[in-house]
Amino acid sequence: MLKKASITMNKQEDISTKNYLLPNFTNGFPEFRESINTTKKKVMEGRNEEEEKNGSSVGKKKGEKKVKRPRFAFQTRSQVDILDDGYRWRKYGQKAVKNNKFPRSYYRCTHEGCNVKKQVQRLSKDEGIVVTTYEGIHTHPTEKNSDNFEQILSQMKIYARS
DNA sequence: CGCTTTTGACCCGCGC
DNA sequence: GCGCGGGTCAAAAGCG
Repeated sequence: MLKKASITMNKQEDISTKNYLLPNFTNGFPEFRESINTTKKKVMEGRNEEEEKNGSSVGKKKGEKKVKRPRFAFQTRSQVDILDDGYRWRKYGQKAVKNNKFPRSYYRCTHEGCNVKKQVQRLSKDEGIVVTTYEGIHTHPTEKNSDNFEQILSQMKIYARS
Protein backbone atom coordinates (compact mmCIF):
# COMPACT_ATOMS: atom_id res chain seq x y z
CA MET A 1 0.00 0.00 0.00
CA LEU A 2 2.51 2.57 1.06
CA LYS A 3 5.51 1.10 -0.58
CA LYS A 4 6.96 2.81 -3.53
CA ALA A 5 4.88 5.85 -3.03
CA SER A 6 6.42 6.22 0.35
CA ILE A 7 9.81 5.70 -1.11
CA THR A 8 9.22 8.33 -3.68
CA MET A 9 7.90 10.65 -1.07
CA ASN A 10 10.73 9.81 1.25
CA LYS A 11 13.38 10.35 -1.31
CA GLN A 12 15.33 12.13 1.31
CA GLU A 13 15.40 9.01 3.37
CA ASP A 14 16.76 7.05 0.47
CA ILE A 15 19.52 9.53 0.02
CA SER A 16 20.37 9.18 3.66
CA THR A 17 20.41 5.47 3.24
CA LYS A 18 22.69 5.75 0.28
CA ASN A 19 25.08 7.94 2.13
CA TYR A 20 24.96 5.45 4.91
CA LEU A 21 25.59 2.51 2.69
CA LEU A 22 28.26 3.62 0.32
CA PRO A 23 30.86 4.58 2.91
CA ASN A 24 30.42 1.17 4.41
CA PHE A 25 31.35 -0.40 1.15
CA THR A 26 34.21 1.86 0.28
CA ASN A 27 35.74 2.72 3.59
CA GLY A 28 34.79 -0.52 5.11
CA PHE A 29 33.09 -1.14 8.37
CA PRO A 30 34.94 -3.91 10.18
CA GLU A 31 31.80 -5.58 11.37
CA PHE A 32 30.22 -5.07 8.04
CA ARG A 33 33.05 -6.52 6.07
CA GLU A 34 33.36 -9.34 8.52
CA SER A 35 29.74 -10.11 8.08
CA ILE A 36 30.23 -10.16 4.36
CA ASN A 37 33.16 -12.50 4.64
CA THR A 38 31.26 -14.74 6.96
CA THR A 39 28.36 -14.93 4.61
CA LYS A 40 30.59 -15.50 1.65
CA LYS A 41 32.54 -18.14 3.49
CA LYS A 42 29.39 -19.97 4.38
CA VAL A 43 28.35 -19.86 0.79
CA MET A 44 31.73 -21.02 -0.35
CA GLU A 45 31.63 -23.91 2.03
CA GLY A 46 28.42 -24.88 0.45
CA ARG A 47 26.66 -24.90 3.72
CA ASN A 48 23.56 -23.40 2.32
CA GLU A 49 22.62 -24.41 -1.13
CA GLU A 50 19.19 -24.59 -2.54
CA GLU A 51 17.70 -26.27 -5.45
CA GLU A 52 16.19 -24.15 -8.07
CA LYS A 53 12.59 -24.93 -8.37
CA ASN A 54 11.54 -24.78 -11.92
CA GLY A 55 8.26 -25.56 -13.52
CA SER A 56 7.19 -28.44 -11.37
CA SER A 57 4.36 -28.90 -9.04
CA VAL A 58 4.52 -29.35 -5.34
CA GLY A 59 6.36 -32.15 -3.71
CA LYS A 60 9.68 -31.87 -5.47
CA LYS A 61 11.98 -30.27 -3.01
CA LYS A 62 15.04 -32.33 -2.29
CA GLY A 63 17.53 -34.15 -4.37
CA GLU A 64 17.58 -31.60 -7.14
CA LYS A 65 20.51 -29.79 -8.56
CA LYS A 66 22.37 -27.70 -6.07
CA VAL A 67 22.94 -24.18 -7.13
CA LYS A 68 25.26 -21.96 -5.23
CA ARG A 69 23.16 -19.13 -4.17
CA PRO A 70 25.24 -16.39 -2.68
CA ARG A 71 23.60 -14.44 0.01
CA PHE A 72 24.34 -10.96 1.00
CA ALA A 73 22.95 -9.15 3.95
CA PHE A 74 23.20 -5.54 4.92
CA GLN A 75 21.30 -3.17 7.08
CA THR A 76 20.18 0.28 6.36
CA ARG A 77 18.82 3.10 8.34
CA SER A 78 15.53 3.88 6.76
CA GLN A 79 11.93 4.18 7.64
CA VAL A 80 10.75 2.29 4.61
CA ASP A 81 11.14 -1.43 4.30
CA ILE A 82 11.34 -1.68 0.56
CA LEU A 83 14.16 0.05 -1.20
CA ASP A 84 13.60 0.54 -4.87
CA ASP A 85 16.59 -1.02 -6.51
CA GLY A 86 15.14 -1.01 -9.98
CA TYR A 87 13.96 -4.59 -9.94
CA ARG A 88 10.45 -5.81 -9.59
CA TRP A 89 9.72 -7.87 -6.54
CA ARG A 90 6.77 -10.01 -5.73
CA LYS A 91 6.04 -10.69 -2.13
CA TYR A 92 5.46 -14.38 -1.50
CA GLY A 93 5.48 -14.68 2.23
CA GLN A 94 5.66 -13.07 5.57
CA LYS A 95 6.67 -14.70 8.78
CA ALA A 96 7.29 -13.55 12.29
CA VAL A 97 10.67 -14.30 13.78
CA LYS A 98 11.20 -15.33 17.32
CA ASN A 99 13.40 -12.62 18.69
CA ASN A 100 11.93 -9.80 16.75
CA LYS A 101 8.42 -8.67 17.05
CA PHE A 102 8.41 -7.32 13.54
CA PRO A 103 7.66 -9.86 10.84
CA ARG A 104 10.05 -10.75 8.08
CA SER A 105 8.95 -10.32 4.51
CA TYR A 106 10.00 -12.56 1.65
CA TYR A 107 10.25 -11.26 -1.87
CA ARG A 108 11.14 -12.84 -5.15
CA CYS A 109 12.26 -11.25 -8.37
CA THR A 110 9.48 -11.43 -10.90
CA HIS A 111 11.49 -12.54 -13.87
CA GLU A 112 11.47 -15.71 -15.84
CA GLY A 113 14.44 -17.74 -14.84
CA CYS A 114 15.67 -15.25 -12.31
CA ASN A 115 15.53 -16.90 -8.94
CA VAL A 116 16.72 -14.03 -6.88
CA LYS A 117 15.12 -13.76 -3.52
CA LYS A 118 15.16 -11.07 -0.98
CA GLN A 119 14.03 -10.85 2.58
CA VAL A 120 13.48 -7.76 4.58
CA GLN A 121 13.40 -7.62 8.31
CA ARG A 122 13.09 -4.75 10.68
CA LEU A 123 14.69 -4.80 14.06
CA SER A 124 12.36 -4.33 16.95
CA LYS A 125 15.08 -2.67 18.95
CA ASP A 126 15.66 0.07 16.45
CA GLU A 127 12.72 0.72 14.31
CA GLY A 128 14.88 2.70 11.96
CA ILE A 129 17.13 -0.23 11.12
CA VAL A 130 16.06 -2.48 8.30
CA VAL A 131 17.99 -5.61 7.46
CA THR A 132 17.82 -6.59 3.83
CA THR A 133 19.16 -9.91 2.62
CA TYR A 134 19.65 -10.60 -1.04
CA GLU A 135 19.98 -14.15 -2.24
CA GLY A 136 21.16 -14.90 -5.72
CA ILE A 137 22.29 -12.87 -8.66
CA HIS A 138 20.10 -11.20 -11.19
CA THR A 139 20.49 -12.51 -14.67
CA HIS A 140 18.74 -9.67 -16.36
CA PRO A 141 19.39 -5.97 -16.65
CA THR A 142 17.74 -3.39 -14.53
CA GLU A 143 14.54 -1.99 -15.77
CA LYS A 144 14.88 1.37 -14.27
CA ASN A 145 17.75 3.55 -13.50
CA SER A 146 15.86 5.59 -11.01
CA ASP A 147 18.45 5.55 -8.30
CA ASN A 148 22.12 5.05 -7.87
CA PHE A 149 21.17 1.91 -6.13
CA GLU A 150 22.39 0.11 -9.16
CA GLN A 151 25.89 0.83 -8.01
CA ILE A 152 25.14 -0.71 -4.70
CA LEU A 153 23.76 -3.73 -6.44
CA SER A 154 26.90 -3.94 -8.51
CA GLN A 155 28.91 -3.87 -5.35
CA MET A 156 26.78 -6.61 -3.96
CA LYS A 157 27.20 -8.66 -7.08
CA ILE A 158 30.92 -8.24 -6.85
CA TYR A 159 30.92 -9.45 -3.31
CA ALA A 160 28.56 -12.24 -4.04
CA ARG A 161 30.35 -13.37 -7.14
CA SER A 162 33.01 -15.62 -5.78
C1' DC B 1 -8.38 -7.58 -16.19
C1' DG B 2 -3.94 -8.67 -14.84
C1' DC B 3 -1.25 -8.26 -11.52
C1' DT B 4 0.47 -8.06 -6.48
C1' DT B 5 -0.48 -8.63 -1.66
C1' DT B 6 -2.44 -11.11 1.99
C1' DT B 7 -2.66 -14.86 4.97
C1' DG B 8 -3.21 -19.49 6.83
C1' DA B 9 -1.58 -23.97 5.87
C1' DC B 10 2.01 -26.91 4.72
C1' DC B 11 6.78 -28.55 4.68
C1' DC B 12 11.36 -29.39 6.34
C1' DG B 13 15.37 -29.58 9.31
C1' DC B 14 16.73 -29.91 13.82
C1' DG B 15 16.75 -30.49 18.81
C1' DC B 16 14.70 -32.60 22.70
C1' DG C 1 8.42 -39.13 17.36
C1' DC C 2 7.00 -34.68 18.31
C1' DG C 3 7.26 -29.81 18.62
C1' DC C 4 9.33 -25.58 17.21
C1' DG C 5 11.29 -22.19 14.18
C1' DG C 6 11.77 -20.75 9.77
C1' DG C 7 10.73 -20.81 4.59
C1' DT C 8 7.30 -21.44 0.82
C1' DC C 9 2.76 -22.31 -1.49
C1' DA C 10 -1.45 -21.10 -3.10
C1' DA C 11 -6.18 -19.34 -2.96
C1' DA C 12 -8.59 -15.31 -2.49
C1' DA C 13 -8.77 -10.44 -1.89
C1' DG C 14 -7.23 -5.89 -3.46
C1' DC C 15 -5.83 -2.33 -6.35
C1' DG C 16 -4.50 0.37 -10.50
